[in-house]
Amino acid sequence: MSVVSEIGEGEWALWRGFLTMHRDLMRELDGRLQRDAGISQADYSVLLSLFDAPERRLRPGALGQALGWEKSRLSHQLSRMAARGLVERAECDTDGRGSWVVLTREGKRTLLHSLRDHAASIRSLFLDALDPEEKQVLARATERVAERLGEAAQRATG
Amino acid sequence: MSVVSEIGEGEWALWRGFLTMHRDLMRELDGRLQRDAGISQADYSVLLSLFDAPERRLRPGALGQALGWEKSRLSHQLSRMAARGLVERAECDTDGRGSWVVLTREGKRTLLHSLRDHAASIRSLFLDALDPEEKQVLARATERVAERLGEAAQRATG
DNA sequence: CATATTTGGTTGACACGTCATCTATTAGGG
DNA sequence: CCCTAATAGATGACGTGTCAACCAAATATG
Repeated sequence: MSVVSEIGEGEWALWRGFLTMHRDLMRELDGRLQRDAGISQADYSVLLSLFDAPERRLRPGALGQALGWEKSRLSHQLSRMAARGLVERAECDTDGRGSWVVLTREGKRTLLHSLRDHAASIRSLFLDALDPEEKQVLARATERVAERLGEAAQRATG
Repeated sequence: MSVVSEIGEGEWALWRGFLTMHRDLMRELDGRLQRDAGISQADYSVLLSLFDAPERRLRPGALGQALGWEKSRLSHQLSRMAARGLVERAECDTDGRGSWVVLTREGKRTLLHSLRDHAASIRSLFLDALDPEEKQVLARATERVAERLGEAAQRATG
């Protein structure tokens, strides 16, 4: 792509390929989930986290932590999901400003309906495309990049 | 993450790590671009494509093709960018229903301002985190996944 | 104890992406 | 040539993500 002389042809292709692959993969996964269960990946991950939690409920803070989401994003997401009846907000006895997010019966039903299909999609489109060695390298690579990001964040904050 | 028994612990971690890495990487890149030049990655890629085109102009169709975007997304994006003065729409003489997207002086200025910084970010956060072997494996892995996606799309269409 | 700070969370504005729908033009087939 | 179909693109509605501002309860500090 010509202009960016500091990044070689191969590296540039790698970067473009990485972006494209991720985007297309997410598109496909989102599309399937939407068709099969009428939910997004975001919905799915929230439902799954709640399902795995004791009593099917979590504090927004903990949920955001688990998902790596900003609190504002989570709040919006929960509002939308609550409007669709997938989750409920409940008051928190031990902390007056806090609240609970509770999985509804409908939310549980929806999750269980999509669980196997979604996992199968992840397997067939992503995991099964990689041989064991590639998986290992990829895992290490993602870790390395994550480290870089951590360092960058550190420098920005500290 | 317990429930999904069909996906093993390690594979699940790989998947989660991949998602997290991509998300955090994009967040950081977007944030830097926004701070440095006041544009998003989407803006950036449009500007770059136009800059590399003959006469700094492209038909929306060709641009969408190059970026792998849907026409609707591109149209919205161009409207926003036009409102900010980064691009202009012009009529097309040879095809009455078509149009041109032209890079403005301001758009060019903005792109040039961000070019080196953005490339440097991609290098330091992503490319430099990977050794040559990892790059090679990653390139092949993305290719494989892309193939799967292609096959899936084929089955869906054909 | 009164006040300042931190924490948990929501809200509004705005950028972004997708889908379905729409218009205008061009191309094709009788 | 007329009518139909395909093409180029724009638009509106809606779900999503981020940032900044905000509110209220809780904690810390003088």
